[in-house]
Amino acid sequence: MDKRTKLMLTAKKLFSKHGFYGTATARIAKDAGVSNGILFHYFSTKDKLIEAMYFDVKDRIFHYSLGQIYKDATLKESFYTLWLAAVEWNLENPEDFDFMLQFENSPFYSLEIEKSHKYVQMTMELAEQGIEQGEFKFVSPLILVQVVAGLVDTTVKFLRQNEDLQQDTEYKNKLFEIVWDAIKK
Amino acid sequence: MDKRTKLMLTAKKLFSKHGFYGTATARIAKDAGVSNGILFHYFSTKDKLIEAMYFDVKDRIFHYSLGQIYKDATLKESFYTLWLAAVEWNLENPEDFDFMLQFENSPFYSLEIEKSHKYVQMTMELAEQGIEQGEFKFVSPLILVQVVAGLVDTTVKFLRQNEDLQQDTEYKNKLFEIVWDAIKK
DNA sequence: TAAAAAACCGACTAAACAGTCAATTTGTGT
DNA sequence: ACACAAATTGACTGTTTAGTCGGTTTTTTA
Repeated sequence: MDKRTKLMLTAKKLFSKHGFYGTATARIAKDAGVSNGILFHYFSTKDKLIEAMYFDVKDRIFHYSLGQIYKDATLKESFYTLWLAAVEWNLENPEDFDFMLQFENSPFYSLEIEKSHKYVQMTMELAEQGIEQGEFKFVSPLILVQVVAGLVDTTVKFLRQNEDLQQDTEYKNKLFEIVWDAIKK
Repeated sequence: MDKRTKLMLTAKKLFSKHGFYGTATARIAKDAGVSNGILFHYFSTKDKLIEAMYFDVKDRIFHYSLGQIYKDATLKESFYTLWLAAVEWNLENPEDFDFMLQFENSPFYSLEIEKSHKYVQMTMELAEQGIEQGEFKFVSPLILVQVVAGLVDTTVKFLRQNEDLQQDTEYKNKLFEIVWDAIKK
């Protein structure tokens, strides 16, 4: 594995456990088994490393989710697929999840960054569709997207505390009803 | 104002803008106009200061919300009142809101801390009531509480980006429908 | 195969950091 | 007026920090 990737993997592990500033760059390099200098060769500052990691995670979850949806799905099916994909991906990648939670609730984060990503753009389009078709509540499409994203986080946090429910498809369907009822007219 | 309070107010301002570790204790003391040593007289460590601030905010929002609810309210009215109180309080106290977001999504935070507070205990009881009466979805009361709390955050973030909607009672009622539909059976 | 470029090392630095402490002021009860 | 406790100061310390840099190895290219 190339050292850039190794650094990001190690950083993710440490950031999710000790927070951004609780994790020293020297510690990241040491745990990754590379030299101190190479970190700053690939990421000019610590903040740049954090930002790069954010876009990396967003990319990976986006491609995973994209692979799950299928043509000719109804709006509800699409949202179900996307919601479930996000929940399961986050459950399987707890360090990415914790990292993202910290990042998205830190002063680093802004609406500009959020909107810049394809993931949000795609779900925004879906939301607009649903509103036009009269299937969704007549509110800003942005808040519908943010509601779903927020409920993904809530669901993941909850399922992490209740491991026995993670395989319970029926219960997860119930949890999706929360999401669907929230946005549907 | 006593210096302990002044320290917490200044810390809140700095934490919300620069994050926990992006804010030096010396800077807090300096901006508060007190000596460095007095910070550690009142709060033995930086982490203790952060924790004290968390409980302080939770207390204040709890007492504010408590003052808003009234006897003989239906379950829906109670939830509406609590939701609106939380949304408006957070809009009026943006620094508290940003601080809490950071804290609750940091490695400091745990379910134990969350459950320890009266605010969560009270809403848990309301949720249990709603489930027993068959008015809420038949899921864990904890996730209903977490759903509502999560949607408060989502709503506040959204309304901060759309200041013109903050006074629009009709729009806010629409936003509450999202919350209510999410939890009601 | 030589030369240029990119990856890589680790010792180093200057600044920043959380927390300490001996000394001083302020407040309180008698 | 006195004594005692609590509040307050700010200089100080040892450690940790992000980031640099001169030099070395590896890879690419022509």
